Amino acid sequence: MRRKRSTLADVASLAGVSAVTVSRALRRPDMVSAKLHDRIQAAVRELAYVPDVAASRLASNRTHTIGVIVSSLTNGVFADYINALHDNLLPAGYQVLILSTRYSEAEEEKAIATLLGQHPEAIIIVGVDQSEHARRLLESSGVPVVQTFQLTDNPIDINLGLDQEQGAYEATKALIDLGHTRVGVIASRLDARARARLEGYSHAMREAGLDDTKWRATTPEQTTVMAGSRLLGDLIKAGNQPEAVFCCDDLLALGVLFECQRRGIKVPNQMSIIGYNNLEFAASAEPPLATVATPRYEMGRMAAEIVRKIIESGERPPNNKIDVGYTLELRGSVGRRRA
Amino acid sequence: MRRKRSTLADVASLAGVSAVTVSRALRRPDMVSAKLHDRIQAAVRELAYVPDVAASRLASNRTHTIGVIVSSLTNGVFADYINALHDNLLPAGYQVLILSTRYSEAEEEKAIATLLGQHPEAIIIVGVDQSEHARRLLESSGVPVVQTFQLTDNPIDINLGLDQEQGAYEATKALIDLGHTRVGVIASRLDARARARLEGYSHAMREAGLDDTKWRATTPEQTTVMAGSRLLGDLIKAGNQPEAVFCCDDLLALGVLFECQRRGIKVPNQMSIIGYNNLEFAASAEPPLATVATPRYEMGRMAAEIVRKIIESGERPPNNKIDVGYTLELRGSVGRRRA
DNA sequence: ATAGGAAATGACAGCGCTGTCAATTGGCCC
DNA sequence: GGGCCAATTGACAGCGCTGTCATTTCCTAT
Repeated sequence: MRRKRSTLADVASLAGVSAVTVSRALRRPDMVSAKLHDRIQAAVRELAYVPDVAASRLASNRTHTIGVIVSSLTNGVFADYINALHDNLLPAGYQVLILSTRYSEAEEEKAIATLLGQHPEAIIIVGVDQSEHARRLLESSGVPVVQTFQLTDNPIDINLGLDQEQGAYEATKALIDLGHTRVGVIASRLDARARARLEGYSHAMREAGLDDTKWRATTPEQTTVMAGSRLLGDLIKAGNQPEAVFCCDDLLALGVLFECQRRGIKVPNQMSIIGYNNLEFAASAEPPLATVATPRYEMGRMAAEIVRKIIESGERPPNNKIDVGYTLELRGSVGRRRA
Repeated sequence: MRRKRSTLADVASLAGVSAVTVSRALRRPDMVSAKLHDRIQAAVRELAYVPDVAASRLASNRTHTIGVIVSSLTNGVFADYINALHDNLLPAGYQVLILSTRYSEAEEEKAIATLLGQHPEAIIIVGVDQSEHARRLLESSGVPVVQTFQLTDNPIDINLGLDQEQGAYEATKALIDLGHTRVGVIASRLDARARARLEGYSHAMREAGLDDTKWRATTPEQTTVMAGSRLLGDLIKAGNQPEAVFCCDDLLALGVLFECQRRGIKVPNQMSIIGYNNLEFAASAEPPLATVATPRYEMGRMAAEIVRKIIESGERPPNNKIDVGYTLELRGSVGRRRA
């Protein structure tokens, strides 16, 4: 059981061939006779041989690894995105190495350094606000980098995202256009995306001549349903009960919905709610939660396609800043203002 | 920008020392004079040097990597667990390499092979029902393996989990004890854990002399809120409207809650709902969702501790089968039968 | 039957780093 | 001021694999 792992040489001697031949049989079966191939496969199975990627990487200078850095593995927002990356990279023979920054700049720098030590052939990273040091690491790595989820005029390499602020602006404006003036905002975590959305809210409010500071409840804590409930409570306790709320995430919106039910506030008659991201549950809620749908799966698919093209043919997208857009989904949780 | 990555030797020549010294300065700063250390650090920063783990692994035969295999990265069930692993392994200097099987046996075998190629120092894997081939790979790797989430009498190495069937049994029995006889069950995905829970339901029903097949709605599709809503619809459409439902996951329970609201079925007066896992939103729902709370963070923490002990001191837990238990949380979504 | 060439296989070096042991330096005591 | 030991630094080999080129084998066409 605790026997030493077998190596190429072990397989080779069991199959009665040279190590190079085994290596070829495994990587390019067409270069080896069928008979030998079978014999080698048998030896591989018998020894439960698994190639050592470290040695392979060192000899070939290829890792077949794509590094992915996300802000959180807990947050459902990144689930579709990661799935898309898996769906489009694994079948093409790439390994996907996922690291989480847990919304910390320090952890992000560490994650990038860790990743670079693995010699990924490309890096796909959430966000555009990396620290100076992180940027330098990425730039000097010489590896293609795709920054996602947000847009920036100053990408490290390639940028694929959406205008988070604009999405929030439109959501808030939709509430205002429905006649609401006491429009609140709820945000948590306060990472770059959340801050951009707060900006969008403020923009829409000020544009309509409304106070953008009066109905605001935020917390640096992580985004949870409970936080949504509590933040609505905070707003109401402060004597500023809104008639509509823009939530910077669907989880918060769900928390707000439950809190309204608890307090007997009718949605949407007495309270309109709109969230962000179009997480799976939003459409299934009762009433269905309005939201700003972000094309996360599509963004992951495109990122995968871009890095594959660059790696496999050196072909770069014509434009290094790609806007994947968003869709405002107005559902049952929002309604026109009642007298 | 596309310049070649720098190596130890580059750093060494810039700092005017030998490569070995640089290696030591980075790994064991105490073995190098302070002055040199500073000079080397400066060179490292200047060149944006990042050590090559492949070369390091080859030379030292250590990877500082713990392999983690989960069934899904989308499912919130694994989020706390992964967080616990991160919290307890990253600070100790380990890298955590997470792979997802996406509930597929074939992908699980591939993930295990991929992982072994990385020479992890231990493997933590969800579930106890690996295929024969997968078991062989794991056993012959000679690496400590911790199987989690479920219990088995025949572990590969170490087993840390809970009796999924028993949890479901107790949940169902709680509903029966509240006077309900038309007790339904809703399950999705139908992976090993879901099947164990269905078993637990059947056990409780049969024990009470009730039909365990009449109020059953399942789907092989993935676990979503929408699936919960639809499955409740299926039950009712079949003319078997239950008065209580045990859901094999909280997401399904949430879907059932929303569907009840949509259909005007009062919870808990006309319908008791109990879920599984105690996901974050369960306690915040209105009414709060009863559930079988599984100690996922604690399970991750313990798994991390076990592998660290084995790696660092060779010390194995006294028992290779550890039951972490569960807690039945009866909340507002369940109530006694009304006339 | 044999030359000629394609297909299949092998030999060898080296990827970047670290374990091991050897060499050098510096500090301290008498 | 010389000798001794500890602290610091260096030289060298080799981890397991693959790129490259050399060699052998096997056909095919004459």
